[in-house]
Amino acid sequence: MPETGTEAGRPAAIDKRRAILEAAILVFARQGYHATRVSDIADEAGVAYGLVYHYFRSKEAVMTELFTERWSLLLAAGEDVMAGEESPRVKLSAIAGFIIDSYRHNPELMKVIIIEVTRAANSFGRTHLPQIREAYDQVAQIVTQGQRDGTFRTDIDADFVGMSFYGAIEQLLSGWVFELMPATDEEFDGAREMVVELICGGLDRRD
Amino acid sequence: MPETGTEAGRPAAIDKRRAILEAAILVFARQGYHATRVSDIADEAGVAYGLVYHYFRSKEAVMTELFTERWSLLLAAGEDVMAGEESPRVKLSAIAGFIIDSYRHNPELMKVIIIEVTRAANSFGRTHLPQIREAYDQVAQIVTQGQRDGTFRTDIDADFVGMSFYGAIEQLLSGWVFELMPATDEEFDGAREMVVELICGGLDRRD
Amino acid sequence: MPETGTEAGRPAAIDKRRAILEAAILVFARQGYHATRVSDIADEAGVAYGLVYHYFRSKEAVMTELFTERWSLLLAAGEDVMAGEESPRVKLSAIAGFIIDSYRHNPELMKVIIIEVTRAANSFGRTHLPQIREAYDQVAQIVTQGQRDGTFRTDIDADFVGMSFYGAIEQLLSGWVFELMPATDEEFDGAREMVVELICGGLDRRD
Amino acid sequence: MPETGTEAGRPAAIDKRRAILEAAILVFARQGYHATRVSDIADEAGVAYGLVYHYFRSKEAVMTELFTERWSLLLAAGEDVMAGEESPRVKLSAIAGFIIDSYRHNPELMKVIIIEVTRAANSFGRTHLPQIREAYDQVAQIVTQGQRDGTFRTDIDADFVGMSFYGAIEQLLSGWVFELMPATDEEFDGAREMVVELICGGLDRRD
DNA sequence: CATGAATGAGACTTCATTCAT
DNA sequence: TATGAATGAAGTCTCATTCAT
Repeated sequence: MPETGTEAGRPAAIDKRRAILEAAILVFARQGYHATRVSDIADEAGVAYGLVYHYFRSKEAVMTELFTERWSLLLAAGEDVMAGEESPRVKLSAIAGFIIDSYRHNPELMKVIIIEVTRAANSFGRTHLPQIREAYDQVAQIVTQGQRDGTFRTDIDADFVGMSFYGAIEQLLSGWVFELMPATDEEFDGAREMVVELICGGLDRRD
Repeated sequence: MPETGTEAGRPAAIDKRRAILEAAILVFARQGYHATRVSDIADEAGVAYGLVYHYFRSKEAVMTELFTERWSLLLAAGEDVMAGEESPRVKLSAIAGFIIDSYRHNPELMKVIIIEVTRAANSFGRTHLPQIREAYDQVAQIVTQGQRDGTFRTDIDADFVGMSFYGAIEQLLSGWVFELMPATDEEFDGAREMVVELICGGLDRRD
Repeated sequence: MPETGTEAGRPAAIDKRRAILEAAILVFARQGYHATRVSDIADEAGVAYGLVYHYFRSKEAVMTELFTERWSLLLAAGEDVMAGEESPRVKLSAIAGFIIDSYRHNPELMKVIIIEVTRAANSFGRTHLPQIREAYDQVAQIVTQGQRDGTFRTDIDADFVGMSFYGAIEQLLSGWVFELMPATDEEFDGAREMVVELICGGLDRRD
Repeated sequence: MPETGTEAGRPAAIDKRRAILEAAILVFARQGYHATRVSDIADEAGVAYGLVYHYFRSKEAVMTELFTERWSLLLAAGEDVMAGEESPRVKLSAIAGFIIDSYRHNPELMKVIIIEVTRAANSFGRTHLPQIREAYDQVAQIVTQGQRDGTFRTDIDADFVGMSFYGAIEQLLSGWVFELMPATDEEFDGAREMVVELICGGLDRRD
């Protein structure tokens, strides 16, 4: 996966930068941001200490890069979903699915993003609040659309739903991360269903 | 030299200990746990540096005390609710109400507990996970009860609902804390309604 | 000399602070400011590393304290001289004498002040320029006075003389410091004479 | 890719080396030696980082080159002056004039030499002390000559005059550098006069 | 109980220098 | 000659905790 970068003239330098980012994912996921020293990242990446600072202004910049890179994918996916023709419920399902798939494919990275950024409201969460809110807003807009076309009830605030939707999903990922819940493929699929079913259908039985 | 505080039999010592805890709430809320130094707490409390260590083993112990004290109230309230005869929906509403009221009455303390403990899954959240889960479980049990008595649908996992319920509420408090949403009395009341309405009723329109 | 500070209730703390300053004089004089590490100061003072930061904000603050403490004495002495009734020449002699005596009594400290501050125009010299100029101005004022009362010629700028006067003396101290010239008692006395004789009398022979 | 600079037989290499030196003058003058990084020099010169090390052993070597190049001119000029037939006073005036003209024509370079070398007695000043003293000695020798031929009084040490002479001039340049005094053409000319007038004529009025 | 001086490990960041290409 | 990625030693400052009084 990490391209060696020697064929086609891609300089090795790119690889080292990438290696540092990949290493950072692992150690941040393992120890948490605060508990990881820059030397841990360098060691994990197999590069010299100073090289981290050659590519990144600071330890925080490494984290920011990790978050921004991934979060922009998530926002882009959200944009795609919003632009589609599906029903609001399917759209919400797609968004939940994208996040869950992100976790499925790179659990360490998503762990870092959720635990160290999204839910760390006093450190990175504060810094990246605008980007984070953007994701909530996408959900809120989908809800608003559903309210307009008569699919959804209008007595529940769309912004509130956006936050709750993400609150539920973050909690879900946290559960997997800390092994409160099994993280199997069936679980992943079932979880997406349940998120949407709960938010849209509600708990109340309908007969 | 300082006020002896001995009337009514409450020795000054107790007051100092309490003063330290109250001060800790303020500075933790203001700066976050990591960014507050022990001296900040002492300064805020108006006591000598070393006195913090007279009453508490460590900075972490101060936080733990704060969390445990409050969280046990919350769990106790949950127990009371569970033991009652009301419908599951009313029970959920009571729990949401208790948390929101806690925030209303002492927003700094709740900020600390939610932001620095409950959602800080890599530090205090990890340490206090069992207690935190207990709260989720209370909700899950109420849901299970509702499923048994036919009020709630059975195709949504009760544990999942417990987590989502708290995920939504934590998100709500975060919104107030970071002023993404207004924190007025009407807002507080409306919020409790909405949490329950969303979780129980769901978004889908029913005609 | 360093009072033990146990009798008469002087707290030991003062001693430690003083010990750090005295140690700083020695190591700054020995190695120069840039080459001394904070740990060198602590070691020389026989105190723990962190204590330096307990009493001083930074390494720079230690130097600033050293300079300010001494320089204010020098300025005060200058004020005294200026307020006197002696002839301008005697006043200049008194100022030169005070500086030279300062060196005689504490050569390390004066070395630090002259070499690391006064002549380090790009670092401390810049920071303390106002105070340094104040000393130049005292000389200039004495010269101005001499010009007014007819003792001194008026075609040489008084400010220029102030700078040159200090330029000569700094050079003198540098010579002693770096052992370009012997630093004996006779030398000290002779030097004061010569500074004044050169500045006032000039090189030209008068018959 | 960059200009090859080969017309007139001057290879590009020489130009790059020169460019580095010129760039070093600018950044040393701007930031001071300690505060300039090698990369600053390379950036200012528009060359690659490593090229500095291709031409110079170290950052210090760049400074040394700058100093030596210029100082040897100054010493050579001094030799010329000493070999002449003019009166000692005219000779001193010529030396002062040469230094002041050096500043007039390349203030940045002279700033670096005076501030970072000549007056930096603990770093470069120490290293280049022999060369610096040579300049002092030239003045001392002129004074000695004047004492022998009866022009100058003999009760003032010639070495002392050499140091004072340079002390005054360095102070003068520092004043211009740090804008304590105006640096205009009239000022430059007047300054030369005053230096000589003060050193030779002295302050005392002669009627 | 109360004070605050004293300790020292720890981590980030800088940057001169080297080296492979 | 030219490039800039790579190296790693070094040093400042922070701050939780201890301790003597």
